[in-house]
Amino acid sequence: MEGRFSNPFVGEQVGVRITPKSGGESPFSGVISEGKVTSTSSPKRRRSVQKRVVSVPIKDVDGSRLKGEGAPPSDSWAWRKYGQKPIKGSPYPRGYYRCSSSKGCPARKQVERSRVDPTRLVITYACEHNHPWPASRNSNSTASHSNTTATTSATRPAVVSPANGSSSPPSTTTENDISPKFPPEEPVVFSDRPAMEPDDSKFGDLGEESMITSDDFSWFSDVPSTSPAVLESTTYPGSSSGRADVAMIFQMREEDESLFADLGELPECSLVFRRGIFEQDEESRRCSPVCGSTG
DNA sequence: CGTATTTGACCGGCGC
DNA sequence: GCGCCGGTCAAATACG
Repeated sequence: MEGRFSNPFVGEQVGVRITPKSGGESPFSGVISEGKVTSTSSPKRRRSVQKRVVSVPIKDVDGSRLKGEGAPPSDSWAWRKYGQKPIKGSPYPRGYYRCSSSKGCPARKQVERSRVDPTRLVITYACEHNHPWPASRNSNSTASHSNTTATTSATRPAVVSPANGSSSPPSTTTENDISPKFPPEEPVVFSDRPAMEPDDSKFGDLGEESMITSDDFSWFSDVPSTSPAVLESTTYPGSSSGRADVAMIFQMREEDESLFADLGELPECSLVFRRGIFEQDEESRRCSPVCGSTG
C-alpha cells in the first residue's frame, strides 16, 4: 500500500498526486534513509503526522496582515497560505500554510480560530522545518537577530551542547536563556503525538483537561530538557471547559511571548532547536516519519 | 515582473 | 459501498 509514498517527505503532498512540477525532486532523498520503515504500516498520511497545537490570542497576532479571517501569526518563518477551508463545527475557516522559507521545507501549519474562543487562534503545526532558520525574505531582522548570536549554523550544534551543560543551561530560565538564540516555540501548547490516543476516542470531557493541567507546568521544565508540552489536542472539538484550562496556559505563556515579542521575534525556532536534539538521539523521529508516517 | 493570496476542484481517509 | 470531511494542489487575481 502506499507504494507511492516511498518518500514520506515528498510523498506527503507533492508525490501524492500528479506532480507535474516536482517531478523528480527529492531534496531529502538521501536523508530519509530510514524513512522507508514508514511504509511498513503507515497508510495514513494525515493522521500519522505529528502535530503541535498552539493557541494564541488573536490580539497578539492580529498585528499580522490579516485579511479578514484568522490572521496568521507572524512567526519568524515565512508562511505561504496555500489553502483555506471551512471546518465542520467551526464557524471559522481554517487556513493552511506552508513554509516558504525553504522550497523543500515540509513545515506546515493550520490556522483557525477557536470556535469557543473567537479571540484565540489555534495554530496546528505539522512537520518541522528542515532548515535552521528562515533563509528568505521574511527573515529580515529576525534572522539577523538569532544569527547574530547563534548564527545559522549554530542553530543546531549549539542546541545539542546545552544538554551537556556547556554554554546555555537549558534548565531554569530556559526561555530567557535560549531566547536570544533559540526562541521558544510560539506561545504555547504542543502535542507530540500522532492522532491516535485514548482520549481521542472521547476527548469529550475532562480526561484531556486533566492531563493538560498537569502538563501545564510539566512542560515548563520539560521543554528545555527534552520535548515540549505534550498537550495533546489532536482536535479538541469542543470543550469550553477544557479549553478554558488551555487558555490559562496560553495566558501565562502570553507573558513570555511578550518578552520575545519585545525582542521582535520568537516562535518556532525552537522547533529546529528541538529537532537538533532529536536528530542526535532519534533521527527517525524528526520530520521524515513525522510527515510521512509515524509508524 | 514576481510573489503572495484566494477560490475551486480533486483525492484520500474514515465512519456509517 | 457510499457519503462526508479534511487536506492539498492548481489556476487566477491582486498587490508590491
